Amino acid sequence: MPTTLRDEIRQTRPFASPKEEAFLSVIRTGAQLVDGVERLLRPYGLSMPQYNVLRILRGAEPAGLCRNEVRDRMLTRMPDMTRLLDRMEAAGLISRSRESDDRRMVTTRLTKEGRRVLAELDPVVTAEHARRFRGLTTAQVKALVELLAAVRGG
Amino acid sequence: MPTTLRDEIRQTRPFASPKEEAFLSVIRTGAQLVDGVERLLRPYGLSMPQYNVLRILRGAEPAGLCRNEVRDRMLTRMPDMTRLLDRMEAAGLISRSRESDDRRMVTTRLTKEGRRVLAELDPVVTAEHARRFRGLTTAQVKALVELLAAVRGG
DNA sequence: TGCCAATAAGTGTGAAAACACCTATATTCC
DNA sequence: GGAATATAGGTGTTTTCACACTTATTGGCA
Repeated sequence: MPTTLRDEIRQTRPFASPKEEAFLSVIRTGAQLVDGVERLLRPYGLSMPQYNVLRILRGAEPAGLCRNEVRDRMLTRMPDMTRLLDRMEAAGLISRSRESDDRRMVTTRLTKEGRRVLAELDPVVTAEHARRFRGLTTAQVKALVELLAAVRGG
Repeated sequence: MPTTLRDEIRQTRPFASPKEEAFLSVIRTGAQLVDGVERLLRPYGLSMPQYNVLRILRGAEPAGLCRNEVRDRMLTRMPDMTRLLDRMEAAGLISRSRESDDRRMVTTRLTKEGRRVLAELDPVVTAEHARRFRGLTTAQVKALVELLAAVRGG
């Protein structure tokens, strides 16, 4: 059952325009999706950005990626990548080594433990995706993806 | 020109499912919209949550709202409302007073300055909305709102 | 009436984010 | 070859977030 944003945020007046409503809807929905995943990640001591890093690094196996490359692939802007990776390294989820012939670069990779945690989370997160979108048909999900791409492209 | 999420985050492999892609698309688009507005707010020393509070309080004039009511209307979860309001009070944007017959409640209202800043920002933010959604027809914007409502409702 | 749960707000404390600045290595191009 | 520039990564510091805990006031009800 779709809820209107106006009800959810108890807004008494109508939105200034459909664009404003869409703007706020995207932000609120995104925040809600993040909250849902973070609730799942919490038992593992992971934040959403950390989980995002794990997934990015899995997609880049076995070569690994340098810090800036990881940063550029993040879902959200992340200006302090160094210390995010520091924490993940301290937690044993990733490893870093200066091994390239360009000695400025530090290659980041998943550790065995990072891979294990990620594998354990896969079904949980997939189920969360399914739960969130169960009210939409596949065609609707695809339409949503198209519309959001247009927003980002615009 | 709509961009695909896979290109944007340089993902080499296809998404596990349309739902996963939609999930990530909502989050990324939301973050991008927030970043855009925060860039506009920066000259005013405002964060997105602070701006959100200002708008909520304007919608509740002249009665004002208690802390929890503001919190519940926020676009994103905000567990430390007290200190967010502390900062805004220190910045002269809002006022707080314990005035209800229920002496637990503290009523929060816009100050003149808060109203002024908000009015100054209105056209800027409206232009940003227009810019972001210029690639979509009104029908598409409305369809997007509907789809997102279904995601939140599901 | 008086106890107890519920509600509103605030506090203490540590973690994380944000921003500007700094260092080391590579590349360009004269 | 070497100065200037660009790029990769890291550091210092402040602000903000997040969570658990505490205090004050109210309402319910035995």
